[in-house]
Amino acid sequence: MTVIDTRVSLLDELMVDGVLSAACPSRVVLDHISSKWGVLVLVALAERGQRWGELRRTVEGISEKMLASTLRTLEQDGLVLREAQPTIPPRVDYSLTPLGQELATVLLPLVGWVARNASRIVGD
Amino acid sequence: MTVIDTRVSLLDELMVDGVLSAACPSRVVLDHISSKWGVLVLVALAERGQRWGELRRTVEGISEKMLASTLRTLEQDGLVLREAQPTIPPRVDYSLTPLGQELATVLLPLVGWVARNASRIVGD
DNA sequence: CAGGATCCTTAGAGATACTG
DNA sequence: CAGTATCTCTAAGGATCCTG
Repeated sequence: MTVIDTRVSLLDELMVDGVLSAACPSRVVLDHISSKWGVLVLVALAERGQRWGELRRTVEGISEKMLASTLRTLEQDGLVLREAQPTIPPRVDYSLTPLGQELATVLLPLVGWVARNASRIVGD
Repeated sequence: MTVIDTRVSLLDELMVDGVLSAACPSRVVLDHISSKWGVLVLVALAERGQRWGELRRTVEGISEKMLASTLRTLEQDGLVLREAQPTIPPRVDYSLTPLGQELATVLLPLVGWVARNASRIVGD
């Protein structure tokens, strides 16, 4: 049985160190995901694809403006798929792209941990 | 062989859905972690405990003010441990608490994924 | 060395009203 | 229904100087 240093190997294997350099492009993406609403929208869509109005209700407290801009940047990042039906009234469905689902795989454990430990942290 | 819906079960098991309600305390923690510098400081400390000056250099681009306030909120959240030696000149060491290391366990995979896919996303 | 205290600037974010 | 267009404003963030 081989025991290795968990912390160091994690960083090495995950090649995380580059993030700390100012030029790393991941900083941009990190900002998008953590733009206050980014995580929540991704989590909502990870549960199931939804229409605009549904999302607005699912992600409590988000304004129309923020939902719009959040969805736009996530779509540009290739994480969210936007499908508009040219009907009247219009119907637009949002869902995660394969890339977005990949992200959800590592994002959900984080959000889950936070949700479970939030009360402990914030000390209600 | 039993096949289950990965997405739904993930959400259920992780009890992530509560995050979407406006009153959920996890939103506060989520904000702290994703406060532009929060993730980076946590990643830096996940690699190894560091002194103030080291952190300042490790997390490229962070200002003194932001490093100070980020460390303060993370300390209040119980994620970061601050150890000050009463020497002259002063020496202060920062490291992750057990809780912070737990968080790192789920945070590093996310950051790692983003780092590896950032160029694909941002489309350099 | 490790911060506090200040001042200043913007982008993020809210509210409201309007439209194809 | 699914947004866009404005307007406004706070608070995150940056730069600089100061100190035990």
